[in-house]
Amino acid sequence: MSTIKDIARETGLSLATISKYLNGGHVLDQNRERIEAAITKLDYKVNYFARGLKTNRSMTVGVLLPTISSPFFGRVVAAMDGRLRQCGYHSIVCSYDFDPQLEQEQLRLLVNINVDAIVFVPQQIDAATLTSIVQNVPVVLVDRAIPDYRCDAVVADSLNAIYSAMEALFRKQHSRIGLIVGPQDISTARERLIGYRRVHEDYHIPVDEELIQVGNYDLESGYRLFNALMDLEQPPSAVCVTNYDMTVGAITAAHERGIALPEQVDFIGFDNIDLCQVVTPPLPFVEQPMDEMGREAARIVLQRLDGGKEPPQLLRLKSKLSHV
Amino acid sequence: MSTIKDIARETGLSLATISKYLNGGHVLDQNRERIEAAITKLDYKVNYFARGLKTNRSMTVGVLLPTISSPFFGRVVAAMDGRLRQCGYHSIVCSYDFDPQLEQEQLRLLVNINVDAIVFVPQQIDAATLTSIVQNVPVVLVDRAIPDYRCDAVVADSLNAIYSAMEALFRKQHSRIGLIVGPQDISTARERLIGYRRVHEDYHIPVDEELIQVGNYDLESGYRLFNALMDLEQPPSAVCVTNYDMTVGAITAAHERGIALPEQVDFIGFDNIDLCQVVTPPLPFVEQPMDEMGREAARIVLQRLDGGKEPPQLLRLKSKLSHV
DNA sequence: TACAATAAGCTAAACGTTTCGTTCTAATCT
DNA sequence: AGATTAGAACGAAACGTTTAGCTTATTGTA
Repeated sequence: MSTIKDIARETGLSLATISKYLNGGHVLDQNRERIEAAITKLDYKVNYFARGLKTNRSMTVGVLLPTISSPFFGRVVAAMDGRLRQCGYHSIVCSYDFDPQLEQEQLRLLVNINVDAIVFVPQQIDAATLTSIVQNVPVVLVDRAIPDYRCDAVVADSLNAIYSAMEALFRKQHSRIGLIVGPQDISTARERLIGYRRVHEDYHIPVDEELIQVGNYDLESGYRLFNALMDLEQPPSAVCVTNYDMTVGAITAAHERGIALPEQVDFIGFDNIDLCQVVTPPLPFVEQPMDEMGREAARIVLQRLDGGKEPPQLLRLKSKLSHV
Repeated sequence: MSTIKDIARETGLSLATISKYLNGGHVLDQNRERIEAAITKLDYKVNYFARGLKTNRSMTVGVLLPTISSPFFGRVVAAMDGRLRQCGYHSIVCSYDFDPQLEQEQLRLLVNINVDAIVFVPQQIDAATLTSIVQNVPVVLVDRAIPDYRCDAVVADSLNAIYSAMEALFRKQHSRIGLIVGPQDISTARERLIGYRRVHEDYHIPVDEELIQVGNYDLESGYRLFNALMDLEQPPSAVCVTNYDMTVGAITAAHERGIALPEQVDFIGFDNIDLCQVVTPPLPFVEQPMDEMGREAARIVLQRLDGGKEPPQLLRLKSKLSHV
């Protein structure tokens, strides 16, 4: 591997000049050409470690997800990465596969490899542990908040999303609406349930607790809980499902029982654009603003990396209901 | 941030001794205690850049995927990461979102940040470009090979997987079997089609080209192509789908048409364990050895990182048919 | 013409580790 | 007791950059 010294020798210039060139500084045209020639000739690449050692920057943003196999997070990360890339940053992703132990370990890893900032979808970690691990690395939470932890966060407004979805169903004269919701230790899943209760209150419609089914956000629970709803003595006339995988499970269950969606049982899915659009007729679904979440996360990261000292902001982005 | 020098000062020992301790060397018990005390007191962390600069190692393996939202790759990566972690390595993931431009860029990124090895699921890149980018960083291909590129690779034996699946259907007296296969620029998708043709040859059953439907590996194409098959003048009596998302699409399409799987149309899915197991009755599916692929990829990576100079190995792992 | 201001390049120190070769200490052997 | 040796710690150089401070050359201005 050739170094900056080799380039200096080859061109007859000093280290400082080469370095200046590499970092976008101005050098004489004639020297610039010589440097560029030498770089290609010697196949020079700047040494990431040496540069990082001097500058204390890696130009890298670490992303930590509960799982790497989620279309939802995948889309958010893609949007974020695109934006960061424009500004010379790169993102690298880790996941903890829903393991609370690994959640902390991976966070430590990211800090250890000196990412300049962390974008994090938390699950179990508490405020104190997180603080002690990340020290002064900027953290932006995505999709979920952590109780009692003040920091930048970009989430979708789950409460209002469910609220509007339910309103749409109320307007169609449904009053028994099943809800398949996520684990209640996840902030946004809690909010979705709150939205469900609140809209009932506001419309003076009593909540039947049987209609609230709490799942694990996976396909199987969507399937199982849809069936559970239909097996009630008084099944709901409409069902609302609150994430991607559970939507697949619920639709499958409905199909299998020969229930026509939305004619026989009205239906609102979540996030699963592909499936909801592909079925006939297309089903309405709540679409969280994945791209916007990614872009906003990137914006906040860049702002922090730029030394921004504003107080932490909690960004609550609007979801939209595809159609009704 | 405190450095090794601060620890030296605090303990009265030399830099060399602290470094020795940090790297697992033997120091007097009494000194060990002093060092450990100082480390916690000063909250010392070794500087990743400085260490990397000296050692030329990052203890990090880069993973590059076509997309970050795939349950299949997610599982492979999880298995791999687990194994690498045991040996002190960590994996970081990037994706190129099916963009050939980004595929190269991300590869360069991984090389630039000095990952010790790269695990790569390629799509468009050609042998020459890849070689020129990765130089002497060990590369292990996963799930797919690259034409004319000799290097370590771990793939599932797609040809035989389809072969056995088809055999099972032949044995049940099906002779018109629809195939929904992936893009033919992906090596393993090609192999799946070859397997389909070969088993027909071997069983002396003519191939009706209409029954071969080429999709994009996404949900929509599974849905659309299943419908296309059913809309044929002579629809197949069985259908075989060859990846996760297309399996969802195909099952949905069948359900919608009121086709009972597998009674009315026999069916074999692919990879989608969740969905195929959840439907009633459970559907057979080809299960690629995701965990094994991950573990084997890790094993080869570790072997290379250990200086192994064996010729490149192409590992072809057996898939299994869940049941028939 | 003299002098300030600007531009370009240079020298050298620093970033925080690891490691080679050496010295010191104490234990073991004859 | 003296020679040998192993173990532990040490000193100093090196890894490949960036950058502050300085020198020199060039341009513009009074």
